[in-house]
Amino acid sequence: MEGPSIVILKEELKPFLNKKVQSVEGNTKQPKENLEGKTLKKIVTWGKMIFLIFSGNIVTRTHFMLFGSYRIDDPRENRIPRIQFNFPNGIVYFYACAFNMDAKESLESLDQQVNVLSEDWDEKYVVKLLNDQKDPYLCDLFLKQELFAGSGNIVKNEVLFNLRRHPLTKLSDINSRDRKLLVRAVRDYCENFYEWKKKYELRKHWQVYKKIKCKVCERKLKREKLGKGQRSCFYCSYCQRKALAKEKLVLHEVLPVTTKGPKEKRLDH
DNA sequence: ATAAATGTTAAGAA
DNA sequence: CTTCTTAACATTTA
Repeated sequence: MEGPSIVILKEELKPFLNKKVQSVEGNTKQPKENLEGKTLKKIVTWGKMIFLIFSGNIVTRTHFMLFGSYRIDDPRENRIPRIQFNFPNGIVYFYACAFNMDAKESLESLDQQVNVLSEDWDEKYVVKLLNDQKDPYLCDLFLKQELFAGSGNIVKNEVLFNLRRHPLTKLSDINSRDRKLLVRAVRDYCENFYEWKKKYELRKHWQVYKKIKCKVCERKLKREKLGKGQRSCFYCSYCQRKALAKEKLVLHEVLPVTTKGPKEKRLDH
C-alpha cells in the first residue's frame, strides 16, 4: 500500500476519533489487551505508515507492506485479522500488516517535511536533501522513504514516465535548476493517486505500470528489474531513452481526474 | 500452477 | 565499519 492509500485510511478512521476501544481481537503478538478501554485520540500518517494514538500514552504503528489490507464493519471471510478494534460505533480490521504498539519514539523521529502527502511537505527541504545523496539512479531515488515518504513502485514508475526519464538516469544528470521539478513530480503524482483512488479509478490512469504498450509512441514497454533495489521498472525505451538524461526536465501533464465513468473494483493498494 | 508483486527489516556474509 | 544477500512475513493476481 502506497502513501496516498494510507491517507485515505486515515480519513476513513475519523469516525473513531475520541471513541473508546471496547475490546480488541487478532493474532498480533503485541500486548493488545492494553488497548481495551483506551480512547483513540489522534491519527498521524507518515509515508506508508499509520499511527493510531490512544489515551494512556499508547502509540501504535501499522504498515501494510505488500499484502496488507483493512476493512471497516465488513470482515473478510475465513481470515483472522492481525488486529481488530471494536469501537462502539464500528469495527476496524487490519489484516496481514506489521502492527507495533511501542511506536512513540518511531513517531517522534519522523520528519513530516519529506512526507509526500503532508501539509508540512517542503519542496525546498527535499531538494536540499538531494545534495546529500551519493548518486543514485532515479528508480532507486524515488523509492527512498527518507526523501519521498509514501512513494512506492507505482509512483516511481509513473513519475519516471511523466518526466520522460529512463529508470537508470543518475541523479547527477539532473541539474540543480531542474531538481525542484523532480521533487514536485512525485508530490503531484501522489496527489493524483489520492484523488483517483478515492474515485476507484486509479488503475485506469496507469500509463506504464503493468502496461504493455506506450500510450505516446505505441512501442512495447520494457519491464525489467533495475537499480540497486532491483524492483520492477516499466518504461518506454524510446520516450524514456537514456539519451534524454541531461535534457531540460519537463513534467508532462498527467491525465485529469474523470468526473464520470465506470467504477473499478476497490483494491488495496 | 507457478511466479510475481502496491514493502521492509533483520541477520549474517563479504 | 559498510555493503550485500537472504530470509521472513503473507495474499492476490496473472
